[in-house]
Amino acid sequence: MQKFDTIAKPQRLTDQIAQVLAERIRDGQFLPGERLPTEKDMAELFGVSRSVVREAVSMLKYDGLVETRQGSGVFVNSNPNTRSFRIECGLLGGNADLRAVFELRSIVESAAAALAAERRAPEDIAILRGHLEAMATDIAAGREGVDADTAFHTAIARAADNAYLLRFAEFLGTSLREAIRAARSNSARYPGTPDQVQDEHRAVFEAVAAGDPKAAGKAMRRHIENAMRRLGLDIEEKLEESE
Amino acid sequence: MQKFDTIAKPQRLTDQIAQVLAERIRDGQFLPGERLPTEKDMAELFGVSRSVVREAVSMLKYDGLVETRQGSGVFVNSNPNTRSFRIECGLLGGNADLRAVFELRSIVESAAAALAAERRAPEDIAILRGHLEAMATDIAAGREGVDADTAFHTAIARAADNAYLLRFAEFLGTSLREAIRAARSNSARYPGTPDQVQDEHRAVFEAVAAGDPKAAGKAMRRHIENAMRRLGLDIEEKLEESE
DNA sequence: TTGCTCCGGTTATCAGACAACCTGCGCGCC
DNA sequence: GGCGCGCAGGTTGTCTGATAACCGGAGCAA
Repeated sequence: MQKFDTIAKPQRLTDQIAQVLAERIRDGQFLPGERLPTEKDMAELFGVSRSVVREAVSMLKYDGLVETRQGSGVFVNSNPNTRSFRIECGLLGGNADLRAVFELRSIVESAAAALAAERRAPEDIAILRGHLEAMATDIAAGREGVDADTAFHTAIARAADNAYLLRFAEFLGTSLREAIRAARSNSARYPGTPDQVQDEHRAVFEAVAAGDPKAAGKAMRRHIENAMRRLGLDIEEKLEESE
Repeated sequence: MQKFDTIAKPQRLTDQIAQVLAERIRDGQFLPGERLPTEKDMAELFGVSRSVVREAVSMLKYDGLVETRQGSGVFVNSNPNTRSFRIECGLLGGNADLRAVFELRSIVESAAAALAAERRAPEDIAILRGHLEAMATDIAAGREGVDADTAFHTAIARAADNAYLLRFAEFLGTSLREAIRAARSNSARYPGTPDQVQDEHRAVFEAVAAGDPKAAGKAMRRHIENAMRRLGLDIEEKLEESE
């Protein structure tokens, strides 16, 4: 519904420097265990004050990418995946990346649907039915219903009764949504048939309501694979390896 | 093999404040969209300088927990799961939490094993065999072989040929390892039978080598469920709800 | 109503200082 | 030579104060 895309705001110095450092570390310009230049040096190199460098380093430290030792320096952490799992939504450039994340989402959400079929409480079924109806209303009114779609997926994950599974499914969902929005900023919003989405949701719902884990998992997997197809991500573009 | 546990170093002021703020936000003491006190006020409240508060806020900002608007203030982000997924390994207190994370790991790694059975390259099989043998050597020498164990799981995820799936599996693995080490700092290191672990690994390997996705997924699921059992996490402690 | 300016408050950035800490070097002692 | 000790320089951690950029609302005029 929004006519204007959110305008890109000028990034703060801190964020820019954090991004540059993170890139250089992931690119291997700074090897694990290696020491970065001193804060003073980096401040001079980047042409900013030490405060800015320190804040940038703080971010990377919180992320587990680097480690600071007072009196000694800033060191690249040896295993860069310890404290947080992150998907650089800006760097989700190629369709290959998007496809990989979609695959992960398919794994997680189909498992969530299967667990939901086993564990759903009575009120979960009512909630799911409510989201289905909300989506139907949206479609009938000509709206896109992406909020209702999101709510349905969240409710499924919630019914699986695993807080971490829920949080991760939501994380993947929002990451993908943003990446897609960034990639094709205006074009191709759910090209095709919202009715089909609704049908797929209903299949998931009925399997969950019936308490059939296998069917629920399969229905969710099919739904997400179809979503990929609708976004044109099903084509194997092995050609682009020449890049 | 190490005789001494790593001693807890006195946390930096920045980290303490970031932790306190994150807790209060997750606990709902600061609601989404709400504005935190000004940096100056927080500095006075915590009895530290503004630099420290700013660095703490930077961390939370990088994590997507808050958002800063120049001239306006620091605001709690409405959906706190956007930029990164993290597991507070310190807060993995109850066994219920550990069980939930293990369940997520079981989902992800069994899917990884299934995909590995489909996609493994010839060299993957050789690599996996190498890790199996390394683990056998470790066991024969009386060592624990947790490194070999980790390497085997990583190699499986790598054979699945999905970079994000690999990174997430590794993330869960290290998080769980650390949480378990923190919980039972010395006791109960793999109580029981390393031979059984080896057998389970071999079952996974053979299914992957044979190209049987279903069997591979099942073997991995069984392996991780057994790992939970070995750690005493299989018991349903529904009693502790009275807390 | 609309647009404009002004002003207090807040974050962003800068500069400089001191404290806490680490590392390596040299010196004395055995 | 080998070993322990202390010192000096360098680095991160924290504090202080100042200035720039920016936001929000009050007040005012057309």
